[in-house]
Amino acid sequence: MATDRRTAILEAAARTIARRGVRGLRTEELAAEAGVSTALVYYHFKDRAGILRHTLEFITDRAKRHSLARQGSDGPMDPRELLGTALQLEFETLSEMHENATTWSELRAGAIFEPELRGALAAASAAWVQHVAGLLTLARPAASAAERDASAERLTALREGLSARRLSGVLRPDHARELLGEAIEVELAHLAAHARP
Amino acid sequence: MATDRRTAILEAAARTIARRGVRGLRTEELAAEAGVSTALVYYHFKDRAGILRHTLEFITDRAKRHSLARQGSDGPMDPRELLGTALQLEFETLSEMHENATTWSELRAGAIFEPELRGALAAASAAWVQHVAGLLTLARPAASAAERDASAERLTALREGLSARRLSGVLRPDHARELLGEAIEVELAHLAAHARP
DNA sequence: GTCTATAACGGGATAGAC
DNA sequence: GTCTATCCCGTTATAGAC
Repeated sequence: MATDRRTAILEAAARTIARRGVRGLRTEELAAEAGVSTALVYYHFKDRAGILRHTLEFITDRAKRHSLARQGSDGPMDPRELLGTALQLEFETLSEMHENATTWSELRAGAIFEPELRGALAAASAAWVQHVAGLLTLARPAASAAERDASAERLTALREGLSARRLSGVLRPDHARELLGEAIEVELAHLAAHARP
Repeated sequence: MATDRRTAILEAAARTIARRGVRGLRTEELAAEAGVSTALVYYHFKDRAGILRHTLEFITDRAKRHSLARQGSDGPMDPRELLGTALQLEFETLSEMHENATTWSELRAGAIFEPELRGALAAASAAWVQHVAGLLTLARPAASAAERDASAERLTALREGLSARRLSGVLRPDHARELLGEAIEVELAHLAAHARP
């Protein structure tokens, strides 16, 4: 995979951002990681902001592929299990997903002051909320769509909050995972209690 | 207030970080905002990391003061209301709290790659969790302490996740507020359902 | 404690050859 | 498309006077 240089640069960008952060991303280091010259990076991505924007798209796609692959591989799963794996994928030791989480968190923080990142960020967020809302529909078909959407927003936002704490060393991974698992149960109970007659 | 230069620099740092982010913080701009020379900034805080570390402590103290002042001013309040105000303070238009939220979010993101910030960050996080757990004790005295602690961790982490989304323009403030309000209700219901006999 | 002036450097970005 | 070489600007941090 990644025979073409352009993809190699994007993969290297995700790795480098995960290791050094957006602020710590040096074009030279990125180029070295990808095994190309700095000039080629600028040839493909115009400038620093372009690198960041395309990396955000790249990791979003990659995370989606992982999530779908997981869903398909182990045969049909219980909706509750699907929710757990979808939301907790990034807490796994699998390095690519850890990379994704770090890069994601960094780019989100970066978007506060770099408005050109916001479009991609909003789209990616909406996709995740929708995905989780879909799984909630499988688990709680009797609940109202509005309630499920709200639950999906809370669960995905909570995941991001827990992820930030874990990445900054405030929370241990297993505890983050546990809290998120409980949150899924709490939200499922909430939706069951408010199901339409 | 802030007759001494040192405090003036810290206030200016919070304002400047809120406007430009940690990444966008320039010593020169910070000094201008505080009305002092760049050399004085370095005299008081040694280096860039020192500025960040002391600013983190400064805004943590300031947020705590605001929260306590709010609790005391309007007479005794319902625990549920106290929870709402404690967690939602930062979503208010009050500029100082908006400053706090932005700076907080920025420093949290920065701590991932600047380990010297982690100590202050962990302490501040723990203080918030404890504060919310205390309010939950007032509201749900029959629940187990462990369950209340877990709820407090989820609520504070959710607040941080929602705050990050809001700051990056993905979520409107009133919607963030609404989701957090519902989360408080959901957690209170959960604690009521699992109360000790 | 506080200033002015400046050293020192990192790193983004490009020119031009192949 | 890809490289080598380099320009040049912004930023951190300090020296030294008051």
